[in-house]
Amino acid sequence: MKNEIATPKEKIFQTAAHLFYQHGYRAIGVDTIAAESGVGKMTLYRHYPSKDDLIVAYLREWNDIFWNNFEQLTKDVPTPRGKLLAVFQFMQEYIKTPACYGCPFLNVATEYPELDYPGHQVALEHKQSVRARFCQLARETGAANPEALADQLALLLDGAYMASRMFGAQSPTAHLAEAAQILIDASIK
Amino acid sequence: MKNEIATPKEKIFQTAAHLFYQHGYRAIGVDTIAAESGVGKMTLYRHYPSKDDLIVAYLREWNDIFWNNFEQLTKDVPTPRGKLLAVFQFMQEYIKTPACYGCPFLNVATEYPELDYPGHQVALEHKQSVRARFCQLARETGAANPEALADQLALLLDGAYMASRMFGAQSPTAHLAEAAQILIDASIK
DNA sequence: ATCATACAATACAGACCTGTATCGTGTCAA
DNA sequence: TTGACACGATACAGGTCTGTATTGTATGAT
Repeated sequence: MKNEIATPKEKIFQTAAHLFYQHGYRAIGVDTIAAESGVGKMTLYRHYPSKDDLIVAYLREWNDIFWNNFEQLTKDVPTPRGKLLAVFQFMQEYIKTPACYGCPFLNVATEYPELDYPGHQVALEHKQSVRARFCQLARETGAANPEALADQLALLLDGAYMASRMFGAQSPTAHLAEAAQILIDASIK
Repeated sequence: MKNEIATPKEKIFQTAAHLFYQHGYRAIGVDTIAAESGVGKMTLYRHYPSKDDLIVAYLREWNDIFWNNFEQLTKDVPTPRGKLLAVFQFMQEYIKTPACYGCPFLNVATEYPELDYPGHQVALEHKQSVRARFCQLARETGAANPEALADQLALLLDGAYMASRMFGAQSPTAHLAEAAQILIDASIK
């Protein structure tokens, strides 16, 4: 660790991350981010040449956190089936958390539907990598059609994220992990 | 039918519906809607006192279309299980259509996350009514836990909508109906 | 014929947006 | 001590947003 106090860049990033996630990308302006993080506007533009760069940086960081969390959750589970279930059990808990505001990648794809928007591109890569990881685990589990199972699990995951955005903390996702288990076991046959 | 030509109000509505659905609510301004539909701006504000009113009107209209379509799809299917499957089979096809830009209700909830925003309220009511209808059909099918099945099917549905918004026409939802069938049959037991 | 009304077009007010320019201050290294 | 530099604060440019005001025209009812 280099320092105990947060650098301006770190303060900008943390503030932006929080505001983007909670309120959306279009609803939050750079003035708000600068003011809320207590730094000058020019300092923000020195570290991030444009708002889109800041959005992309946030999405890349969330992607890293996602995969760190994913490996952390699954590394002590012996079977691939158990790994998949562990992910969905975690998600079922996380969705209920007041800190959950849906999925940053689904959110950015909704707010910027053009496929070539930089943030949308990062989101696409993320979702494709999730599908690939699901597919790998499905294959290891012995699924008859690993791609089909991976797609189905991805549908469940994204549906759960959106339930959180739609309903808030009272989202009806108490049976998410159960649904994942049913689909997995039906695929093994 | 009163008239063959579209009234200004109808032109405004159709244009707004198309633009909101494709590009998002925040991305489209009232100037664009007025210009694109070939009416004056004041005419728009005479029929819809604010942009939010226009958004709400659009969402209510889509809700009506959704339920008309729902009943149309299911009215000739004898069993409740068949009705549920018919809905998901239709959705699987619709998602692939270039005319699909996700779910207007999920989109508005993402762009306006505050639960008390008027458009978000309409979206909440819609999603709750979908869940209620799924639950009714699940009960008629003889599901052990109708609420659980309804929630799981709703997760699939919303996940499929978001796959469309994320991936466009190449969304990986070829196994949506199959997933619904597996969850339904597992629930009947 | 007259008068109310719906309409298109346009200008405008006030707010907000992204991104730049400017100025003064503090810090750290040579 | 001096000079480079990161920083905060603030003003600004140019654009876009929602919503209102204004003006002229056309239509349709009385």
